[in-house]
Amino acid sequence: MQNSLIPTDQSSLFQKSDETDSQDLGSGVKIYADLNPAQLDAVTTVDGPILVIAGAGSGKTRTLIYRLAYLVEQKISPEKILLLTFTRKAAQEMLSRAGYLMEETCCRINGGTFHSVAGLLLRRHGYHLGYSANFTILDRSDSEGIVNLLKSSLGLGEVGKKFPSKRVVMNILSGAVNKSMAISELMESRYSHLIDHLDDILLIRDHYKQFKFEHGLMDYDDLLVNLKILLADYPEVRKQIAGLYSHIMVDEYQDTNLIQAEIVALLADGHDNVMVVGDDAQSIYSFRGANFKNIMDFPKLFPQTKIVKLEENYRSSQAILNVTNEIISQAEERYTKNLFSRIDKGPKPVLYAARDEDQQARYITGRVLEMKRKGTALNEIAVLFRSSFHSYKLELELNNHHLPFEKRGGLKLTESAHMKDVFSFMRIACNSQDNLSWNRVLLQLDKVGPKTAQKILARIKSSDDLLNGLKGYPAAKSWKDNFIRLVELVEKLMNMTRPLEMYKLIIDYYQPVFERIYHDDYPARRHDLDQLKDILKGYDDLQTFLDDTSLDPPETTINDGQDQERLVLTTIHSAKGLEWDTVFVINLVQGKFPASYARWTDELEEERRLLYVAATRAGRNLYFVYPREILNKERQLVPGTISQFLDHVSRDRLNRPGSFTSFKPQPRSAKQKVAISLFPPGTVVKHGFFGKGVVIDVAGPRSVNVEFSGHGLKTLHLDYAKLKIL
DNA sequence: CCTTGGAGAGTTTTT
DNA sequence: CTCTCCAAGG
Repeated sequence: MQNSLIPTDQSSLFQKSDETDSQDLGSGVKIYADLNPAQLDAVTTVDGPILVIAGAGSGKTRTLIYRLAYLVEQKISPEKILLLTFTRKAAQEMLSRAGYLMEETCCRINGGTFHSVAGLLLRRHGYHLGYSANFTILDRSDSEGIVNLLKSSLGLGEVGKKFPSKRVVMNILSGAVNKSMAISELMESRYSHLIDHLDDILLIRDHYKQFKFEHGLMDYDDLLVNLKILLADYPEVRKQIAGLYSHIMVDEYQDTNLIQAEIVALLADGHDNVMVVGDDAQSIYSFRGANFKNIMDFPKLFPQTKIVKLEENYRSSQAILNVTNEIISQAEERYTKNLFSRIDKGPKPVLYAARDEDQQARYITGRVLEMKRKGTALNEIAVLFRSSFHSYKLELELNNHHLPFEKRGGLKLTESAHMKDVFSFMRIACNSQDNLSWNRVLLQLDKVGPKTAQKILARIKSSDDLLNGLKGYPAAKSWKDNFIRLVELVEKLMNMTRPLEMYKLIIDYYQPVFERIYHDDYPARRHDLDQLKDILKGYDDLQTFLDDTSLDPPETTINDGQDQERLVLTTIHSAKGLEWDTVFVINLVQGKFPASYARWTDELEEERRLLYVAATRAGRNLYFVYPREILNKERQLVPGTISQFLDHVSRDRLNRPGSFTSFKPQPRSAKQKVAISLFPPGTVVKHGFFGKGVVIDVAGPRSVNVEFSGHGLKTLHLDYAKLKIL
């Protein structure tokens, strides 16, 4: 790909490659030919710490892949190489691409996310910390579930008492861990309005820890924290684990947090052969404790660090880079580079002001249809947004035009209640002490509620022989039969190994429960269960399956179209590291992007970097789109303000189609025409929020001014406001 | 003690 | 849409 983009004036490199036939890799690839001098320098530095500052589109992935190949070429055994990436997908992708260079050897390279690698290591060595090998990995909603249980058992959630929601509590607990801060410190700086609850939150924190430990559970943060403790406090274990790897490579280093940086340093203990790659301008995970200063501190951690900068961009046209450079140049703290490109100038990025969100969706759909007609493949196009729900209207519009799309980011398949139900049985089969899952399946029993479940859980915790203990439980007549069926199911599952067979057994039991609990919408949910069955076919081992569902959950959208080309709709976070020929960034309006909750300077700075990441995904065509009118909380149409990050970009760098002149009003249907004549001045109407009011006059073709008693004069858009004529 | 249903509120981004 | 709260009935 990038090969064809390398300008011919790099011919000196080609010559160099001809002279050095020792660089010929197994499959005949000459690495010098494909790399620029900086990339080559990074690739061929085998030993010692090295920091690669890689600007967007500068061939970072390529450099990593070639270095993997180079290391193997230098007779470093592949199983001693560890590749830490940000997502599982990225690791798989890199290893498979490296596979083109060196055939099967790449399969033996160890690769994965920090969390997945930590999970594997802790299954083997966690017993030093008192964990058995079958601990369960909790996802976010599991953690929140435990917090909820604790909240009620500690009497903190009682009616009338105000207490932060489970969500906020977890944000605080997890935030403190990931930012390596004390809870009190974090609360003083970011949650000062909740500071009165500090003691209670500390209490929950202690019980939460205890609960997880007693029941063999680890949340995402525990995976990192426990691995760090293991490496830092158990020298003999550190020696053993660090000895597994002779060379470590870390991708997206700007998105690591302090614990992860410490883990890297501890893993490299004894050899310091670490390469980290990242770009401070693309740090977008500080909400999770990532600190882009990590990248600047790396040379302090490893004093001998060699620094390589990749500044030539092979992805985007110069017209796009002119804009992205300007966006990032406004950043308060900036350590690196102006990217340049030798690709031809290309068309100027477009800034389009849509009338409102509906028209924004129509505009994008129209452009996509047009490009498709001209022969552009749909998978060359992506639509990016700040939050997953921002694409809602666009999804409807695309469906109307039968344009196939794939949505990334947002809700995961495994997060729905019915899926968690099924996982609970499997988790119990793996780890019978998992009381969170027990609680879930017990509550499914008719006539069993929180109190009864708690009593049974106490029995589970205290009995040595779990199954017989349960069988002897004095169950009430009304639910005894179902309870016995549940215990028998668990007993059978515990003696099984094949996930697919377990699934069948579970569904036999769960089906009637499922239809009872979700009686109003179970047909819609059944589809997910069928999908789960297909996913399970790919697994021989239940533990692996459960780990994957927690650490790398499948997206909600289904892959039923197989190889069909589709448009990609994605959050910017999920678009990290990817590229498309054409990129639309939508909803670039104050309050949505930057989001309204970005209040502190550092949060706004991160929003800016997000826009930078989004815009640098584009190769040739870049569209910034925003609605001129948006809905506020009261579902009223109010004027929107263009995103502050774009407002400062020089006008002549953007192409602004005259949104007022080129905007073609939608042909109004007969029904809509009638609607306006339904509200002559003087009409008494009722609004869902404002109550009773009187129409003063017609404000526009689809809007009216209404005077409400108590709320004053409001302009209401008839497409949004639901007005009842009284 | 449990269930049910209705009303009301709060929704970032990811491992 | 999904969680939470509340009240009433079993």
